[in-house]
Amino acid sequence: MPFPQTEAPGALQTALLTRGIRMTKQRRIILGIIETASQHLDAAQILRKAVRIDANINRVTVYRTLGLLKRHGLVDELDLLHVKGEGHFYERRPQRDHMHMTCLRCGKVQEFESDLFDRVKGQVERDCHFHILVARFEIGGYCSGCRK
Amino acid sequence: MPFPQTEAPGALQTALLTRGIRMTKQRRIILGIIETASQHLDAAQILRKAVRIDANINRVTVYRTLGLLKRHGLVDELDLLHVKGEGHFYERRPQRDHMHMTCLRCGKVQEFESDLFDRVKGQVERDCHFHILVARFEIGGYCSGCRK
DNA sequence: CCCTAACTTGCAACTTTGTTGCAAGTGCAG
DNA sequence: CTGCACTTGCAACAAAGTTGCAAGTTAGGG
Repeated sequence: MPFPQTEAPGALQTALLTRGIRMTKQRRIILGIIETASQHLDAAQILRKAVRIDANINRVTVYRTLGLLKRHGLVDELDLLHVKGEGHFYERRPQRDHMHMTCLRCGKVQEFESDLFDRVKGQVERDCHFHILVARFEIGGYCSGCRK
Repeated sequence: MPFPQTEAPGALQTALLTRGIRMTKQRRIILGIIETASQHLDAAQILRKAVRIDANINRVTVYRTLGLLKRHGLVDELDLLHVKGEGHFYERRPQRDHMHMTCLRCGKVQEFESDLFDRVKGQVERDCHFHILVARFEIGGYCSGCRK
């Protein structure tokens, strides 16, 4: 489950408006769904939730809005090691990067922040002269419940 | 580019035979391509190379062989942050995990091993009681050449 | 408050990537 | 050499995402 977001609700909407991007009924609905999600959603799940709010929202609009958010660095795209299929999952870009651990048996996704993780990124920037814009650390294995 | 493999050529084939898996002409060709690749290949690239060796090799066989190798933990599947499209890239599972840094401008992929990376995994295993089977660390940004 | 240009949407058709059922072919243990 | 389980190729399918275009909507300037 994503970490609780500390910013005010509507932060994604605000971020887009600040960038001079036009706000529409459809976008407001999709942004709201992403902001209030209690778990990582894929495009199909976002569409299903959106349709319950406004039956006319189209699949294409969901993809286009996700593309917009990605281009602006406002969401991260995960694949969670394809444990649940070929699609992608989305989460608001967090203040601080974290890892995702997906259980290969039960499918549960845990998140984990770590200073060591931040330090690896620092090392890559320094030692490889690489300017990091996105860092995705995805782990698969057995969670504490399934491991026994 | 993948790290040079220190094992003898044919190691993938040997690994499958040891597991009692039947060897076919098609599998030998596909394994050879993966073993001698100088960069990460996706399914379509593997198929193209395979067809040059034996014109009858089928797309489906490539996917099934990749699935077999994945199930046996002999290759890792990467998406390199989808900088080059929606597909997946494959590499022989290395002795030691490494990160992949994909340049968002020129598309070049660098690899990097790090003690800190190994230590993060140790931390996850201990602190989260999570038994790691796969760890994928993918970074996107600008490489030293494109950064200036 | 209204006009208008620029942007956004929905639709349908399409592309790409990967999967499946099945008949025919093949590897390999005995 | 033989048999049978395993593998292949084919064709059809499925899932995920993209594109062109006509119609609809947003928001800034007058």
